[in-house]
Amino acid sequence: MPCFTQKSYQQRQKNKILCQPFLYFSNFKIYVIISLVKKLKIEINDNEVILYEAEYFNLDRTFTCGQAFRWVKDEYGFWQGIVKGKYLKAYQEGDTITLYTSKEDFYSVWYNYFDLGTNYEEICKLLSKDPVLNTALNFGKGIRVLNQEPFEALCSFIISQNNNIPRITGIIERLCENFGEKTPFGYAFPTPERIANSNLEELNILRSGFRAKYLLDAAKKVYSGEIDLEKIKEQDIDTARTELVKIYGVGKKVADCTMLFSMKKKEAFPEDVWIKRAVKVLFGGEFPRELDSVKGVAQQFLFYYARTTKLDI
DNA sequence: TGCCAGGGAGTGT
DNA sequence: ACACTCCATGGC
Repeated sequence: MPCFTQKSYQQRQKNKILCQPFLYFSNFKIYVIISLVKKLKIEINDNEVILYEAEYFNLDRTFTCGQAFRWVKDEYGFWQGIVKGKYLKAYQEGDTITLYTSKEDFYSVWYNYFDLGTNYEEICKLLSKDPVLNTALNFGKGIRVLNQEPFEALCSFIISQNNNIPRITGIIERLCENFGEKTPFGYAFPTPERIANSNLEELNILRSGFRAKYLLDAAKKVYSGEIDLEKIKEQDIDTARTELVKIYGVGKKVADCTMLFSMKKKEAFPEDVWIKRAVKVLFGGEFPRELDSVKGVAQQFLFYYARTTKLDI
């Protein structure tokens, strides 16, 4: 049985705050609409943050739907991972998620990482107007599109090309163990500098095949500043894509994955074999245009649905 | 054994 | 624009 820190009910109530992520929109209409939907309740304690009524946040699906490769679940059901050198342990029971983290790290790292400022109920309600998407949304309910570190996402999806998920995970694990900084809880993802200062021979240990030269070029271009991921993050999607594909081995698919999973670009729509199949089989070849602004979110639900069911229902 | 896996580069039409 | 091959490696 997982052992939670015991806190009194009164203390929990005292610390409880309501999260109002859309309050900064001055537009009255938007605020009213958002106010009608259920808000995520966030409780801040000394060494843990608890999310209540997290109906649109499922840890298992979010971590296993194919967007991130480094989270592991231990035998007690605790998810563990390292982002920006910060370690997190997380546990979910029903609609309640406990993040074992300080308040400072929660707001500086995890709030953005888990995309808690975005209202998924709104997005999902919009997407579910399409009957096909509605099926995929129910199937993968609770998936959130993470905001990972851009360099990690870039490398992860370079490694992903023409590859399968178990092997992608293995290569990334070896990348971290051999080139990442050791922390008391595991290895951090390597810096661009560390990889840029390696060579193809040293990268052999990854057993990443033809992708090693792509990784090396990505690291060198990021380390030298020729590719500025933070700047690209602020650019519009077409400008950003044009920059990213300058990296050897990065095409539209990898560029769009990088933008969707680490740059908050929810209009990015990575088309892999599964999505191509899904769009062909389920939509007759074209994805609904009116959903363009959040089609990246739809993409992740579709990917999870298609890959899990093999589309043979 | 042969085929496939969250693609992309290189070449040719 | 589109078709085709090759690229490393491992699981089935």
